[in-house]
Amino acid sequence: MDSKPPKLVVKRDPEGTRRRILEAAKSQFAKFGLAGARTDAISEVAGSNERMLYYYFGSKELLYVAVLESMYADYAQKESELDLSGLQPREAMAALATSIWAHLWDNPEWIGLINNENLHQGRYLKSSEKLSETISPVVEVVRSILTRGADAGQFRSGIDPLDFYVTLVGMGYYIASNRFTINAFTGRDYAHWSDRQNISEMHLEMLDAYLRSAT
Amino acid sequence: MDSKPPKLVVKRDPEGTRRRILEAAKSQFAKFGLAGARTDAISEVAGSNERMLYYYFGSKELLYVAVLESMYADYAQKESELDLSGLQPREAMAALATSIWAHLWDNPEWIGLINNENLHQGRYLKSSEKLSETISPVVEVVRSILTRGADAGQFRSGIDPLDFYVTLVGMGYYIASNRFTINAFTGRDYAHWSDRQNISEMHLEMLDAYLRSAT
Amino acid sequence: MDSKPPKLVVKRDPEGTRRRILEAAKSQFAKFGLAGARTDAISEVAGSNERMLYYYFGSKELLYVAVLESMYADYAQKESELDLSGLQPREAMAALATSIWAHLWDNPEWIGLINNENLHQGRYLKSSEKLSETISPVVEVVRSILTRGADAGQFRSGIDPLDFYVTLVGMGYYIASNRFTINAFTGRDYAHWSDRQNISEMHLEMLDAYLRSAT
Amino acid sequence: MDSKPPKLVVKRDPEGTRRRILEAAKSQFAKFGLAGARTDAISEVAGSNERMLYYYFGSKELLYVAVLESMYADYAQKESELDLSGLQPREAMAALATSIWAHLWDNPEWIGLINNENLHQGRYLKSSEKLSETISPVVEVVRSILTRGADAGQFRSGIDPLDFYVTLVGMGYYIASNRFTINAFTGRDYAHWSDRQNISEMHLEMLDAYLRSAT
DNA sequence: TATGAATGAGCATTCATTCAT
DNA sequence: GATGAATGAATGCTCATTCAT
Repeated sequence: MDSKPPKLVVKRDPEGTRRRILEAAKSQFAKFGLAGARTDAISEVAGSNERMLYYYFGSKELLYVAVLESMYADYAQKESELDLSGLQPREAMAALATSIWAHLWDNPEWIGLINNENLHQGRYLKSSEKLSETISPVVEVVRSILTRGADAGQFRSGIDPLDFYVTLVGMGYYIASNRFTINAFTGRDYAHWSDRQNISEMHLEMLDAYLRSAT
Repeated sequence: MDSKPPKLVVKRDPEGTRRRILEAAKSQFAKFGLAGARTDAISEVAGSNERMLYYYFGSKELLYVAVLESMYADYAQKESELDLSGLQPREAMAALATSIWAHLWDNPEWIGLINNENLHQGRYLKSSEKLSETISPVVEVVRSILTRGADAGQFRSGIDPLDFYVTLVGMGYYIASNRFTINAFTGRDYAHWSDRQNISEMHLEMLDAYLRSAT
Repeated sequence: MDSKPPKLVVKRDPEGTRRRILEAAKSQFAKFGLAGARTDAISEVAGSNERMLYYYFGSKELLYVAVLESMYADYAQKESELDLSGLQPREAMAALATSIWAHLWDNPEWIGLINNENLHQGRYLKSSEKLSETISPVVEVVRSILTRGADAGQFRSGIDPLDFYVTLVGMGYYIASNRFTINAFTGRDYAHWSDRQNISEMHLEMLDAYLRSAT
Repeated sequence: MDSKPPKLVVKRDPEGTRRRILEAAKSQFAKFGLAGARTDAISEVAGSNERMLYYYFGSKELLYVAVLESMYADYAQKESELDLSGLQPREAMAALATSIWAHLWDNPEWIGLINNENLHQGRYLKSSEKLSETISPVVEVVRSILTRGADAGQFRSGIDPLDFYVTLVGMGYYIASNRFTINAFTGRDYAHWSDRQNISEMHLEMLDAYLRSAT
């Protein structure tokens, strides 16, 4: 017999409380921005109270920075899980692009947070010691694919890996981030699967055409 | 006898006041977002007072919509001034792209406002009767160039003009909009002229390689 | 016929509103101190709302400084109204002391504010440009009486006017300021008229005995 | 076998913790008043945590009362240590005054607490059973000196010992308690040793002149 | 048209205090 | 006896907005 049955409602769950506040904040900041997000709304969504927000994070701004840090930690892990070693250069690049673009559509909060941070000119990103020292390892992956392709005579040589990576990301980012204004002004909605498929195919062909073009 | 001497300073400039409030609002909304911008700051920058903001625009949100409308009116005029008729298809497309990208860097407030509007999922854009009916005529310009190029055997055929236009815009938009986060995570700052030149050249070559590639 | 009868409730009264807030603040700060006084209580007592407190004074602390300034302005005026020119030195000094002591009992808020300011080590007094330059003219009055008395052979000479003034004020201040703790520990309540009369008489005799004593 | 190794650091010091909280509270209440002092600051200064404050004292207000009680217990002990039996009446009174005034300057927290309690009109002092029954024995000391002096023909007779004691204390209290406001308004700083010496000498002469004056 | 005065609702943050271990 | 976690009720202050002139 259990004299002490597990409580249905866990009242003490420090790590859980912290995490729930962080998740709620991620969602609210992504939706409303730093100024627009409300601390009471964050606490309520987290199922906690406002006081705990300050207990764990100190202030709204520090919570915002913690959200940015957590977001990038997630992204870094995702990147590290990607294995392109078994693929030929052309397929590898296509797989990388597809994976990144999928991540953007699967994590809509990501774009809200990034746009917000650009609105603030990256000042909170810079204020984080954790983040300001992060350098994305994925650029090295791109460099490696470009080198393999060039050595095999499939790609043109002399391509700057960072420029190429930024271009590749931007193709997917722009249509995800700006889908509402694009829709308002052109009538096209890239949230629709088929429209997104079409333009993504164009993007892949465009990247490939560039890689294979003569200098 | 002067029982009522004339006031020394009587400033009445209705159209000027309205315009100054609109300009100030554009700048503040771009910098701080809809929630973050303050009506008193807007009035002060405009050299007016809060009451006039309400007199002319009714509310903060309506002022925000007026800013969006004004922004697009400017853009539409800019587009209409562009004359590509004398150029060959390849040069025409390059000139169009270059012109659009330049506009983005010359009007940083533009990007702040667009990003903010995407944060709000385009709801204010939709609420404007003026804007929701606007269809950008530039897509027709793109279609025309594509047709001319295909007819001349220089471009592949079957390209969707809207997808191509969106891709072209996105290349410039992404590096302008996200320059702060890109800088934070990669160390590269596309606000620097030479870095921007390099990637823009890559973009032009990429668009061109795609246009000229076989289906 | 009056087509426009005066309104019973005056809604617009800038100077009145400001003054009522200041009066309410004086009372609340005297009773509860700077930390203990509540902005909402002040506004309510003033018959205004919290927003106006900030409109007119900027912050709770600045309001506190304004209260100190106003308090001393009142005191300075009171001092300037005192005319001792027609009295003999001994009577003049007695009249001055009596007048000051009466002021302390007639303005209980005065003592609360002064004690509070001493609790804060005078930092708000120093922060006021108006106050930090005030030098009480009453010391000159004391000096003049002392000189007259010494010249007439009635007073000892060489008395420092400021020390004497401080001593004189302190006699009345201490029993007014500390009447509660004195009462708690000795059972005597100097708020009672007769008890206050007795000790005040002792104080007058003491000052006089000193003035007339040999060096 | 050690299944439960002893904790390396086990700090259990009940009496020490209580005392450190009391000391920290004395300092904080003296500096900031009852409302201005913060429980977390008190705990931190005490090197303990907020919970223990409630464990030992029940509430912030009860802690405040405990501080008052402790303060007076210290004072009472100090008084009881004073031995004036070997001195002549005039010297005895001077020694008593000097001793009391020195205590005020040596214990600045004392004045902060007393002023604060007067701000609250002595309500917490009254709420303490320990304190409300205390009657300072020092008044009996004064009475005894006065009687001795009168019997010896050195002092005038009929002096109320309590009034005299209060006057004597007040002389030192006022310049210590109000040194900041006095400094702000007159420029004199009685924290300076020489200035304090001068006025204290005046005070001693004044008391003596009164004692020796004719009725 | 223009402006100082006024307001209520809401904001981030802090407080003393209590709970669970 | 001691401590980290949790909370509700403020608290000072700001916001967009409106009133009266």
